[in-house]
Amino acid sequence: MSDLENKIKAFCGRCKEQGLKITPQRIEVYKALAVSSSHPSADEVYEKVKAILPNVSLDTVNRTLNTLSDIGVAFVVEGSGDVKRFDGNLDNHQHFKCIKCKKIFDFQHTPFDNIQVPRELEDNFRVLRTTVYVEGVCRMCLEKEQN
Amino acid sequence: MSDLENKIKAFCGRCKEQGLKITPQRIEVYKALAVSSSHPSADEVYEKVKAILPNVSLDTVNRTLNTLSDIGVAFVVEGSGDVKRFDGNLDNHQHFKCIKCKKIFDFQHTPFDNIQVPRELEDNFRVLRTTVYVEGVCRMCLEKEQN
DNA sequence: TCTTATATAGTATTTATTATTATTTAGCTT
DNA sequence: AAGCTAAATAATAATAAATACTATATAAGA
Repeated sequence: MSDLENKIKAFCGRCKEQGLKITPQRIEVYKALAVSSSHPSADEVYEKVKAILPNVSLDTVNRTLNTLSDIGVAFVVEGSGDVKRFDGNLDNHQHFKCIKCKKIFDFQHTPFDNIQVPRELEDNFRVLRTTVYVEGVCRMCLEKEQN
Repeated sequence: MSDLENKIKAFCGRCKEQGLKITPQRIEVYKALAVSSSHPSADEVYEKVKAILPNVSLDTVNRTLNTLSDIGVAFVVEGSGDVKRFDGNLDNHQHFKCIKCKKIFDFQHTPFDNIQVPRELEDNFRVLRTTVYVEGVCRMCLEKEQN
């Protein structure tokens, strides 16, 4: 069995676990993402899926992609999808982002200040900034969750 | 002299260096960002500036914020402002983003796979994901630049 | 096969960001 | 200090992304 077929089978299992129906749209969205290595946007996935299911809607693709990240078979590339935010603090610091309220919290951790990127990266790219980016749920949202 | 006044003076110097005119709008946008610790969006900065310059336009605020990042007195919070991108690769890996073409490149560097976040972060937040995020210019865009 | 809750298509909104153009102004020049 | 000019701004329009709404269709358990 091919690697992709295995992945699809695992995906279907995950859907059942979560009480989600297995629809052709879901399968195709998942497939499009699984075979891609280019971190596609909803629109790019939409175009691929449309080749197979010509009257799929963009809304379905969007919803499905969000579902995939909710059940942990995909994730949203760090920061993307959020409105552009600016930071005037030029001191060395790192960001924690709450995935619920989208707030960004600063934190300072000396070992992260001078992270060394691998040599091959320096060789092939002009590196301008390196940060450790942490994602999760903030205290306020955790407390809301419990009520 | 207050810390803010010093910062503004430094900012004006930076503008002159770069051949940029010192306008009230620029000063106010810079001030709004410099006193904030909440990583504001263009809209949030716009609201603050409007309190002082009532008929400033959102476009000016946007342009000015971009200018501030161009001259290095501010920066865009990692990833934000980009369309939502999805990743179906669940294996441990990191992202490099080209600030010119916005493409995201994967890279693998074992020391980054199990980055330990500081204890106080674990205590106050539910940490879900930690990545090292590198920003810069990719080879293709570097080559374009030279032509 | 029948039933029902879930998912979808199609459309409409909302919101973010950039582009356009006429007007204004910072700051050099004299 | 007054005038000049390129740069910056305000106001508006256009584009694009993401979500919301509602009627219809369908997956999957009974």
